[in-house]
Amino acid sequence: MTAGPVSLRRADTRRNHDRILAAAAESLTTLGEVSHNAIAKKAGVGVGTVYRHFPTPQALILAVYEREVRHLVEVVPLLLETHTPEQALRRWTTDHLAHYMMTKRGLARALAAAGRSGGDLPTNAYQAMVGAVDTLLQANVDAGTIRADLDPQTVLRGLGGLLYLDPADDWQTHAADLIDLLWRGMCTHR
Amino acid sequence: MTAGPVSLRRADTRRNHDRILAAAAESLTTLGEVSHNAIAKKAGVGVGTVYRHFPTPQALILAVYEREVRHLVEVVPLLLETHTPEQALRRWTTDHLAHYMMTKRGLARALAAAGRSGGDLPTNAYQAMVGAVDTLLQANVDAGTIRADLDPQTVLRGLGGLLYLDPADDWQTHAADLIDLLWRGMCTHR
Amino acid sequence: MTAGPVSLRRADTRRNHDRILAAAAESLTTLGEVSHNAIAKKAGVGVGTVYRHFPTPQALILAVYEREVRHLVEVVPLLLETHTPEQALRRWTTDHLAHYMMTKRGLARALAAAGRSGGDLPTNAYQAMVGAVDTLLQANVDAGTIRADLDPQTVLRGLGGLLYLDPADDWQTHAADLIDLLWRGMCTHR
Amino acid sequence: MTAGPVSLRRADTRRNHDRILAAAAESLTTLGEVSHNAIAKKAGVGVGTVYRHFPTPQALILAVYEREVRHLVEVVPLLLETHTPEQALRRWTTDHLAHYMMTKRGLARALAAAGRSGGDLPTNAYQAMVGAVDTLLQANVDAGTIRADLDPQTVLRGLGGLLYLDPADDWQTHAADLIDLLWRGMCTHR
DNA sequence: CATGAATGAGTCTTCATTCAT
DNA sequence: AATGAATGAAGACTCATTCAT
Repeated sequence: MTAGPVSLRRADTRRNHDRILAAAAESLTTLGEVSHNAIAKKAGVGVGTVYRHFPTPQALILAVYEREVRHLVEVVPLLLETHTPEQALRRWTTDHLAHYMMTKRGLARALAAAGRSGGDLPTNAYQAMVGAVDTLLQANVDAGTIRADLDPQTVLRGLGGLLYLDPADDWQTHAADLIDLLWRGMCTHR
Repeated sequence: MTAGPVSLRRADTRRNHDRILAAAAESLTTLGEVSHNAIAKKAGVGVGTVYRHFPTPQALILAVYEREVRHLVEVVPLLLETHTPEQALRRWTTDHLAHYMMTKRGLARALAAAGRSGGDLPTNAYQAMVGAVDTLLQANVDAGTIRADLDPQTVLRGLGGLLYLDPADDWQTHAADLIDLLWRGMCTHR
Repeated sequence: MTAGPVSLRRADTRRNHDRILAAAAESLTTLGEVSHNAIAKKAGVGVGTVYRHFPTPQALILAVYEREVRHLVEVVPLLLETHTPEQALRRWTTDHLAHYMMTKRGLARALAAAGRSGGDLPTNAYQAMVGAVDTLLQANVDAGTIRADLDPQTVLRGLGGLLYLDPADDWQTHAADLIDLLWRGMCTHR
Repeated sequence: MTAGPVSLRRADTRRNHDRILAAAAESLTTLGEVSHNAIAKKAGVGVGTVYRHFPTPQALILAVYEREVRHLVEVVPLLLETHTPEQALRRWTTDHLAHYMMTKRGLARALAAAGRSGGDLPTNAYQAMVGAVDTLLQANVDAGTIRADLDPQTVLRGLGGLLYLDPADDWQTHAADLIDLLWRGMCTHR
């Protein structure tokens, strides 16, 4: 009833929320699926708690994706501040897209359904991704490095190949090779 | 001990095999998963029969993929006979790859794991795909339409984006756009 | 995080455990086999609950046997306090061994494999039985009623015949007859 | 239609019968259970053939047991011709009963139910066993080696302990010890 | 708010039996 | 008489969800 205990409770609750989210993210990355039970065990909380925070599997998945996507979107301005437009685009794809999504089958599947009505990646998250790519493309267009008639969605689809990288392999090279192929395709010089 | 006119039986059995395979293919395409029970119902045979023909989910999946992949590989020579190398490559991707794989999440997931040791698309099936792409690339290299230093695996990864097309959308255009982007990247002219 | 009054839950859980055990014991006695499904129904709990408490058939069987064996072992001292050594041995076999094991095919089978490495009656349970017999024999040796060179395992094997009694028959007599035959064999007088 | 082929057919059929029986015997010995399917594979014939020869599991089990029991009964006169009554009894139990039944859980279970109405060892087979024991006992009574008031059923039950021997162990000694204990119990001298 | 035991519908898998050839 | 593929009911097991504490 007093303020103290309540805020502590709040803090506790918040901490649970984060722990669950972290566990879910890992689960989605590793197994490509989320089970309230599994998440609960991994996060060290009761199943009921997971249900309270995220009533449905959907809610769990979305929360994870939103976090991932937010990161990808937020990093764009930083990259553009500290790199040339071309480098910004390359690093975003190799360091962030590839790094965060590579093994994430779960996200892959969600991305696959993106834009679709019943898609499980919410439209706005997908739009956010498209927006991020658009920003990077625009910067390059302004710098004259690539042509101006590129659709960010098309580019994003091309980057989808990153999801097929094998984490066991030396994916760094493979990612770079793929980006390179796409970059050449985007180059303005005829 | 008596052999009896087994050939008729054989024919029946064979027909069952095919029906099951067809059902499994559709199931894999639609739902991205195979359940012996569901397949049995769809194929109009008993569960036991499905288990007899394909003891494990793996066996079922592999059988389906091999069929799909075989088609993709076999069509390449035909395309090269009747089209220019460039058209052959474009049509192969838009008409066959996109058409057969687009909505096939199951294959997508398998392709994702390809090349990996524990991947569920058998290495030789993956190799067959790479081989098909290689043949198409080679024909183009010989025709002088694209660079000679392209790794078919990289190109195949780039085509992976086809799997993100939305069947509800006008994917034809989207596919063509993606191929176009890649084609520009492959073009020999610097 | 809050612990809450868990003790009540515990009591409930404990009760379930016991109910399941009882049902399993009866099932093992009656049918000589345990099915999680059948046990669940008999115990009035969900299947999942049975699986939670005893993940495997093995676990179920062992739990039952341990209970039975414990009883047989614990009753020995009581019998020796209130009866002559000879009567104690006779009653143990007729009243307890015969009564508890007679129809228990499951235990019979387990006993058959006893001492064997892969036996399903755990070695220590078997040892406990041997120990019980040994105690009874020792008391009689001390009383001079039987010879001193008897191996309790041999005697236990002889008592194995109790398992062949037919509950429908007047097994009381048959049991007594068998014990009598064995007792004569154990008697010290030449 | 001609005599020749028919007799060949007959011979074939007979051979199948024997093969199935042999397979069933081994299966019963090893696993303690008979499955028409398993027997068919082991015997190298079709399932249908096994069903033709032995329509029910019962029929299969009985056929096996009858063979085993017949052997045990038939060997008695031979033993009595070539050994003293005491030796005949000892050898019958150690060499034949123990040897043929020891590991045979299937038979053990059947024997356990013997005499009972629903027992799976047919009454006459059980009676045959009792008869065999009776013959051996009678010979010994006549020779004055054992008491005259022994019930062969009681003795047979005592021998049931043979079924608990561990084939991995040195059961020879254990069997001899058990027989010895029983023999002492049967001895006439008080 | 948190807990985690309980639930039982749903799914997977086996295997005894049939029957067309 | 022999064959063995087909069948599908029966049984084993999982796991998403609830709810009493």
